[in-house]
Amino acid sequence: MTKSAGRPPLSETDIQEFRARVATHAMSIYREDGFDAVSMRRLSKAVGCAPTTLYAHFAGKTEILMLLWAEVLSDMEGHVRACLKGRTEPAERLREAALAFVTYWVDHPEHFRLVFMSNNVGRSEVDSFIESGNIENGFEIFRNRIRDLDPGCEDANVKSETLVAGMIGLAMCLNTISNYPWPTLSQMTRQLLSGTIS
Amino acid sequence: MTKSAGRPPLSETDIQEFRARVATHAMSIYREDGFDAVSMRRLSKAVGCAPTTLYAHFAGKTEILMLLWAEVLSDMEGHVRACLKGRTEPAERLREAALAFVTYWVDHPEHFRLVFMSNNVGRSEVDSFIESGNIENGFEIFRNRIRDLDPGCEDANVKSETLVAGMIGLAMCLNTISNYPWPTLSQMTRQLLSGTIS
DNA sequence: TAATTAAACGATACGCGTTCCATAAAATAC
DNA sequence: GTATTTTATGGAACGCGTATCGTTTAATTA
Repeated sequence: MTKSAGRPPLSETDIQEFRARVATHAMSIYREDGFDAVSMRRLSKAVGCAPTTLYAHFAGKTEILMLLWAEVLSDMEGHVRACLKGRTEPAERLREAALAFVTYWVDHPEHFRLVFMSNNVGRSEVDSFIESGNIENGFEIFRNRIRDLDPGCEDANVKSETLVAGMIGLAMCLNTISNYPWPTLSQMTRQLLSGTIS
Repeated sequence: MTKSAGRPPLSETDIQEFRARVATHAMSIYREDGFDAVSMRRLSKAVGCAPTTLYAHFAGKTEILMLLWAEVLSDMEGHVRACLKGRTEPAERLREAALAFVTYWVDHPEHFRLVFMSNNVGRSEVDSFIESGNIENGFEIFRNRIRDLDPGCEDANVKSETLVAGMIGLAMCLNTISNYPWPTLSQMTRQLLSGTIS
């Protein structure tokens, strides 16, 4: 590891700092003018660099949008947890959590689109996000509710993962096929849970 | 309604014909070079008109992509129906249909993306697609399986719509978060059905 | 044939995501 | 102090979806 000639690479701190600055500006543009407004050109202007420079620090736009996922997901998680406050009956807690989850995405279609419909999500990017633990956490809320309900449950994993995927499907359908005469949100959530809550 | 001077509007036949020609070329480009290759410029070149002319016949690219939905959906339906051949036991038929549905979308991620992740789908476009009956048909396959299983079922609607939405969610998750250690496809499908098949 | 109306077109423009290549900057080596 | 090397940055360009013009072509009636 001898020091070689040439301009030294950015320090880890500098890189972190830059990425953080990009994240901040991306979020503020998103909040201010919505999903479509977050463009590489506008973002670079806000950050104070050339559009191409962003590509030296991120694989592409998707990787930048992923910086916003964490924000949205923690907002959603807060919403779900708030709905659990004061409730103690396990079945009711699971039902309310599920309802809150779906309701959140239906009430915030822009957020849904940001997280679940960002096109061109490359495998590697999602992988890194998985490894960061964010997704694991999302499942855990529901896995824990299921375990509360049935402490000896053997297939809590299958149940929670299927539940979450199913709820995402509900939100997706309600968002994208919004004029179809769907049953009510609570009817569908209840039905989705009927295999878990006996 | 008196006939006025001037060139008459295109006949309904001509319009239909043009739209069909666009659909044909769009599908062939899609088959040949994939989703991203279907661009307005390239498509117009294939059709033999100016790019702007397409906008005289379609609200935008999304409305053109929707022409492809029908093709993909009927392909999917064929796949599901093929899996039902020779099976008579109602519960098994429902389970196999569901498994075939999810399997189709997992095996054809490009098709999934085309149908479920085309961005910027305007309400009106989707509405017209709904009215064309395509979506209704999609649900009916499963509604009928559920009715076969339980002829007196009161909430077959809730069950089938929730099932379809849930399966779409499964496919979506498996497609976009492909490196997460999901349970097997058949485990999740079975779990999703556990509220319907007692 | 002239007038009228609708359809198609070409040109042009905007902002988009992304890529390529040249240039600027910052360090070591001589 | 200059040359060399390595890295960071940015300008120009490509094709994209889409919108806005005026202009041309076609089909009809007066």
